[in-house]
Amino acid sequence: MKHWLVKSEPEAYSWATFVQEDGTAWTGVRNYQARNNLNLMEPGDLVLFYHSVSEKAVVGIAEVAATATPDATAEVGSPWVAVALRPVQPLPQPVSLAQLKADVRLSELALLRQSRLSVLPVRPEEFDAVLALATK
DNA sequence: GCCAACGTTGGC
DNA sequence: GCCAACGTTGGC
Repeated sequence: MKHWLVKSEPEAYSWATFVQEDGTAWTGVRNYQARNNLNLMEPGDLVLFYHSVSEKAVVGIAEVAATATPDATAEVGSPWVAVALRPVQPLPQPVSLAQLKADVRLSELALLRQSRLSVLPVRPEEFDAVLALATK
């Protein structure tokens, strides 16, 4: 099983909406590196849900419900894909960007190294470290 | 509001 | 193929 992190501006699509809808197709990704990551996702992979811009915190855990399929919001024949995500559980406490940056276990976190990428891989030990911060 | 990082576009 | 111009993202 692999681990990932996806970003969303809460004003555009929030964790609360995601839970309310009991999951969604993760559409709208228009970056090749992010798309490549989407293509690597498999059902059961766990995904950290990060609120960018206004909140800057990991707020929940999602899981991949279905592998990548053509993004219905993109032109037919385009290279863009979407995966189905569904909520697993909110974090007991959000983990802020500042907390992530302050933790030595997360010094290699892709989110911190490539802040603009919206779909990022997370190492298992990094995933665990984030969960530990969420329950501290 | 500003700016750094970075991707894309288009002229040459 | 290079690079300047430009647009977008996201942190501060």
